[in-house]
Amino acid sequence: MLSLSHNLKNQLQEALEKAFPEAVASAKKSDSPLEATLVATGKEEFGDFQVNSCFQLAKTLRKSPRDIALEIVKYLNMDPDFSEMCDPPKIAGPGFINITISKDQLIKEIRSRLTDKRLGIPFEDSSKDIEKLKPVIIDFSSPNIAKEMHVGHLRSTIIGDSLARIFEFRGYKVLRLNHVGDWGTQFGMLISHLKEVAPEALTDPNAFEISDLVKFYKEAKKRFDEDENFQDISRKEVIKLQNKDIESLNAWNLLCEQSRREFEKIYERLDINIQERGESFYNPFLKQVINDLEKDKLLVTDDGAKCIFLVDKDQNQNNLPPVIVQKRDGGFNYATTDLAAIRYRFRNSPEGDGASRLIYVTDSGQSSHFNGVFQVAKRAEWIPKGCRMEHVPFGLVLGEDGKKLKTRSGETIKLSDLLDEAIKKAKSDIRQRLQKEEREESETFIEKVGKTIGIAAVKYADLSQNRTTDYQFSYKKMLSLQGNTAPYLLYAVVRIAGIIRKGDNIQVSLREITFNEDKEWSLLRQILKLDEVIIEVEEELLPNRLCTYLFELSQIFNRFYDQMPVLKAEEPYRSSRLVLCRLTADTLKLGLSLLGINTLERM
RNA sequence: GGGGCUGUAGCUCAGCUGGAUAGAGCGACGGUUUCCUAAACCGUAGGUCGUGGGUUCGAGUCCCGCCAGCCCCGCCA
Repeated sequence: MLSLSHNLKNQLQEALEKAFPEAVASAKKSDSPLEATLVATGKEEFGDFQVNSCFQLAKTLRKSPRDIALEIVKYLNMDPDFSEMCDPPKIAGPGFINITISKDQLIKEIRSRLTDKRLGIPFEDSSKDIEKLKPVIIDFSSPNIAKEMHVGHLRSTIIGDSLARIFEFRGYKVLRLNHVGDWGTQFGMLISHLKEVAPEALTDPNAFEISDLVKFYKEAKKRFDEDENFQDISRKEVIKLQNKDIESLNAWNLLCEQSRREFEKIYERLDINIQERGESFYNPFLKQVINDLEKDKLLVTDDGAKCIFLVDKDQNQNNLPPVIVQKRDGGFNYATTDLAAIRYRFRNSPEGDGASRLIYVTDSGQSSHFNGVFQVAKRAEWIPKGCRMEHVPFGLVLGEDGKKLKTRSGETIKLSDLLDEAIKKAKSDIRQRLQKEEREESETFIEKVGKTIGIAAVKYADLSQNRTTDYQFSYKKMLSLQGNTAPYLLYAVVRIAGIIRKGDNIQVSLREITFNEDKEWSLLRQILKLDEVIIEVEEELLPNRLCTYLFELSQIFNRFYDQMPVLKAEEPYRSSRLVLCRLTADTLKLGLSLLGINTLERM
């Protein structure tokens, strides 16, 4: 109902200006113009929209909110466009104006949805605005080379992918970047260690599995922490790498290649498309970062390290920590890489991506890091006008005990194991149900449905939570058939698919659409809200809002389904209800696809 | 010590940027099936929104203090 509410807003503003011309005119001259705001109602009994502004206006206009409401309503009623769209507005409570879209208008809206594959979601038209042609960069997932993907990468991967899908659907050019950890001291450690204990790993890509590499990594880390001599060797190895020593570089490439293959497996299972561009990509630009910061007089050398001291909002420097961009030993660190990345991403091609918006999907523990880096980038004036960068933080994945999710033995949980487990549990749920219902299904069916539900459950559980808080991971809850879960939503889709299967030769008639039940109108209204929700998610970067919407849609549909026969209804109700079913299914499928979730016809 | 995030029903969480009587789901209790997948639906019970102030017509939402939990804080990413 985006365009509708847009029209309404204009009509409302006009009514306000006609009702109180002097007040509006004088307010316009000052900095605070009088505006009436239109909000969706909290409850259906209040109609579709409510105007809350009469209270605020009461003070400046020196009238009671109800009197102001009366005046505005008077002019709204005189507007023929308004009267065509809406029922006569009602004044309620101490001074709310409740607006209800007329039934004719609602049917008009729903009719236009039937022929619109985008279900009312506007397409951001790139040709109109040159800024919009610039890509949005979403930096997400970002595992480390020579390590397996684990729970820690789950949220970033799922949330980042969903945001990317939403931006893509809206028509933006999106760059999905996998900022993998493929550089730094860790490689010095690992390569030095491998040279000693398993040199074949550095020449033969098939010598070891990724899990072996992880083992070697842990050993290397331990040695590094305990043995000063080994620290020296490792640092020298890093320098060799940086100086492009052939042998070291080959070893490094091999490690990356091996990890890449493992990552790909996970991305394929999760149906995630992402372009690798690791930290090492920015190596050639690091020196320039330092030079330019130096030129801008932002750099301070402190205890041998080159850094920028942060300032608070009043430009004060009270004890705020520095962002270190060059270590005492001359090496660069992650802040340097991130700064180089920011600059590269905003710069126009061919030396950059020419992006308009940078979105970083990482855990909230990195908030202060990004604050610091963003501040430096701003002070260095590396952010073009009209462009923005945002950290999209998310909380930890907790176990059911409320502590950081770990295996029983205290190890980090591998992402592949986590997905296996979800699928395994989904399949066993299906088997139990089939037995209970005495249904026969093929192994292929169980396999496919189990996989779809398992992956959907993991993704949906994560996305349906407001990402800023920690989230409690529970197979039982995410696979549950009741509540705000993937199976519940998938089931709604399946129910509709069932109707459409059985009602062969369904022809959705565009001629007559008629409703006369509350359950029909509620469903119709909910269907029409999709566009607003998508725009909101795009703005707030909160996919859980979309989940809430889809869950509510499923609930409303199930209530409708429970009481409104579709196939057995008389015409024109049969076709009209079929329209609702079809659009509900389309909406659920589109919404879920934007979350990266596949649907089923039967389950 | 400094900074950030969080605190809402027994549990897990929403709460659309300050609006009407604070909402879901789970769990508990009770009900619904000759009918499109009951994997559903309906009803009941359950709240001092951590706490104390403030701002205003109006605060879970904004500001200040305090309490509790988690995370970050100079050469790891």
